Amino acid sequence: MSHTLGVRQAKKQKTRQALLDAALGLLEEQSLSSLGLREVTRAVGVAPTAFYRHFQSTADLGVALVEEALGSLHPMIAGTVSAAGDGDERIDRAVGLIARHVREYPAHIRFVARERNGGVQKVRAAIAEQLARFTGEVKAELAKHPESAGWSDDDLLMLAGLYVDQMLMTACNFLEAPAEEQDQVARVATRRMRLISIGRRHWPG
Amino acid sequence: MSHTLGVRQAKKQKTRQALLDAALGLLEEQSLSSLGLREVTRAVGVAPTAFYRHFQSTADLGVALVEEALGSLHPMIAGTVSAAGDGDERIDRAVGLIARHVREYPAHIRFVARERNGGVQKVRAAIAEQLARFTGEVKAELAKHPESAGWSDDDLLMLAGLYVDQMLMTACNFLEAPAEEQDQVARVATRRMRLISIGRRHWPG
DNA sequence: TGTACATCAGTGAACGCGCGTTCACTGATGTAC
DNA sequence: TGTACATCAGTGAACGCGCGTTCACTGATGTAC
Repeated sequence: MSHTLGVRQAKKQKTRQALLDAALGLLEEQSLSSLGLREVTRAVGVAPTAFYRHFQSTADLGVALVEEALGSLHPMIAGTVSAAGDGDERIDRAVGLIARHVREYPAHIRFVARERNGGVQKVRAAIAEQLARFTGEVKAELAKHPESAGWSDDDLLMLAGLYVDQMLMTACNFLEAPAEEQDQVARVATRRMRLISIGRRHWPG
Repeated sequence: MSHTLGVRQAKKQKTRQALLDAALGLLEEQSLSSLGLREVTRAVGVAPTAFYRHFQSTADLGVALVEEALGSLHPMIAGTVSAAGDGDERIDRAVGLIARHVREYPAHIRFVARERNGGVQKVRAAIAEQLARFTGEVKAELAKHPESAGWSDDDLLMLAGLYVDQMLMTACNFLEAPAEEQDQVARVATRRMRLISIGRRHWPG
């Protein structure tokens, strides 16, 4: 049986992941710019100095969290856009996927929503870069639809951005709403998407 | 000559405003949950303890900033929606108004965008409340348009929310874009609004 | 108007505390022979 | 396989620093007569 990582490397990865998980938990109730290195190590149960074996600073840890969080978002967005079927059916499915993702990774969504406009420049930049990548992929997916015949690249990118922003905002609304209002959020999100989809069908007016 | 405020009250107001202004300045580069009381008083040039004569905490100051920031946003949104003229003309005018507002109150916009999902619960709640109020007003304005004939209250509210979110996002994009890309932002925002407006015209499909 | 007392915005010293960072260290894991 | 040395993830003490908050205070402004 072959293994790619030595025991030492494996242990290090484990500690690193524990730091990321602890930080994500702490970030449910505060923002990255006020997250202390000692808070994180205390939550994990290691010495404060151990932190430096993995990250230069909490901002650096934040950037790593961006990779993790948007990595999990990726399949969701892809699934949302490429979902087969008629328009309205596709929209229902997309909203359902978003709701499920929020239930599965609430902390990831909260982190991205919070730090997208947060106080840490490097993290903002990392999120913007990842979202731009997503928007590009959504655009490529939209281009395959028959409804996109005759659309310019610019217009497709505009539409893709509108969808991505809408998804993130919907995810955020699911997150903030109490259990009994989840349906309400889903219904409003569905109608927003439907209106956009109607606009798309009649574009450019 | 009559005056409503004594000298003492007037001076107190002045200090309070100085604290708010200094905080807003400091918040361009960090978020509220990491803003220190001493930072603010140092920037104003008063003793740290003077802070307590005006606010219980920085979170409390944040809530006061919400009132100020969204107070300035109010006329912008009203102007944006009620702008007279044909659809496309109205959209151009709305985007222009947003661009102007961002140039005039960049720190207000940044603050609202950042703290809308920020780490301070009381401030998030204050922003949500104000934005809900705005959405209600936009809805009332939309209801006056002839295009809204036959629309249900729920659908009008959905559309109003879409517009408000779009305005805030556009403002945020203006803020982040360098001078030479402002036009690009304006063009994308215009097309997004146009697409939504087309969807509105053909609603419910 | 003048006087005597009350109010209260802002002061400045002091406090205990947790922060980020440094440093020399330990001991388990990895490597070379 | 066994031995001798190198690596390096995590330790723990120590540091200087700025934080939020307390307290008794000062002196300009307000009020009552």
